Amino acid sequence: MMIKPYVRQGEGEEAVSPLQWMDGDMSSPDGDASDSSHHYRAGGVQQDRELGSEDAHEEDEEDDEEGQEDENECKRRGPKKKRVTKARQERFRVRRVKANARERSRMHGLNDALESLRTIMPCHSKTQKLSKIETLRLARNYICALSEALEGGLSTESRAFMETLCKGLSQPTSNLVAGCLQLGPGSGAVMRPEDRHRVRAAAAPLGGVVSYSSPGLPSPPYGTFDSAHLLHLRAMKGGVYENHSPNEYNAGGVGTPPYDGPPTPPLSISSNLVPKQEPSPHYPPPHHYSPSPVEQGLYQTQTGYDVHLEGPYDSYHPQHMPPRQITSVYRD
DNA sequence: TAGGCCATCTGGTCCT
DNA sequence: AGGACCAGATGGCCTA
Repeated sequence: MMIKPYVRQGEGEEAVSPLQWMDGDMSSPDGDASDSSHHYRAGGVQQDRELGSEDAHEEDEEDDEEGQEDENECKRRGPKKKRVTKARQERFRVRRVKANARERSRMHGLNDALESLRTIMPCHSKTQKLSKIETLRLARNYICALSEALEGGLSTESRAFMETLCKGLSQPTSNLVAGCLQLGPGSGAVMRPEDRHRVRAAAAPLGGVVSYSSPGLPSPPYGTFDSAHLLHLRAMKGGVYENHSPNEYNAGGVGTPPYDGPPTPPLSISSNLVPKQEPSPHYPPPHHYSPSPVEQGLYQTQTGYDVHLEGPYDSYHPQHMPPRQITSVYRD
């Protein structure tokens, strides 16, 4: 079964309401409409429920009795049930179809807005699309991190900046962020240039101190980096959480965030790295001998970032080798 | 194969 | 009455 392609409203096929199926011979729609037959099934169940109270009950008697009074019904107590005429059923069907189209359009608009949000994320990637929830979380973290950069002089190249960005994110997303920000001094791919410009411009009139020449990140223990743990320590010491509103983190006097998402697992830089098959333009292959990309320490993240790792590598026994350290990150 | 993510349909509620 | 918004339900796709 093929899933119905993402069809914009007005771009193609007309949505078919479950009612159209129900109105028919109860056979699932064929042709294009069968692509989402599960929806008809799902809708059909709900449609039974919907019509069950009055419409479906009276469906049998509606046609010939339209306009006539049922004596038995007159004697019934309670509000008089509306008769289900074909016209009424048709009105309902049309209303439902229109409502479905509106809802689709609304969700498409929501998705468009989400997509535009994705594009301004600090680690926007064409190859690894952030999920909706991760996009929202990262956006929230990004705003917090930039606010801290403006207010407190937090370096955008500092570990704290990355910790703030990674707060509450899933491991793949944390790896994505790490792949973009995991740099030492002089690496040059920490922050999007336009964002640097924005921060600088915003900080200038405020007298904000925005440092881009921080000592840089200490070489992380390659493979594991428990940002959640560090964040927690910072919070206990009055770290990054101080900038947040009291009711956000201190509700109930606990001092811990009400929701940090799932516990951030240890950040594994390596888990998101795959051997880079093609030589990076930044690393033209030597003419004589060309060691494998892995041997060269070249990896490509799923986000399109090229990572260079420093240290020896034994392709036959990689598990016995000491962890190599990320020395530079390039973007394709 | 389980779980995450997603698109879609649907009925309820609120508002104009 | 009709539209916007929301949450629940459902099933397909993808990946670890």
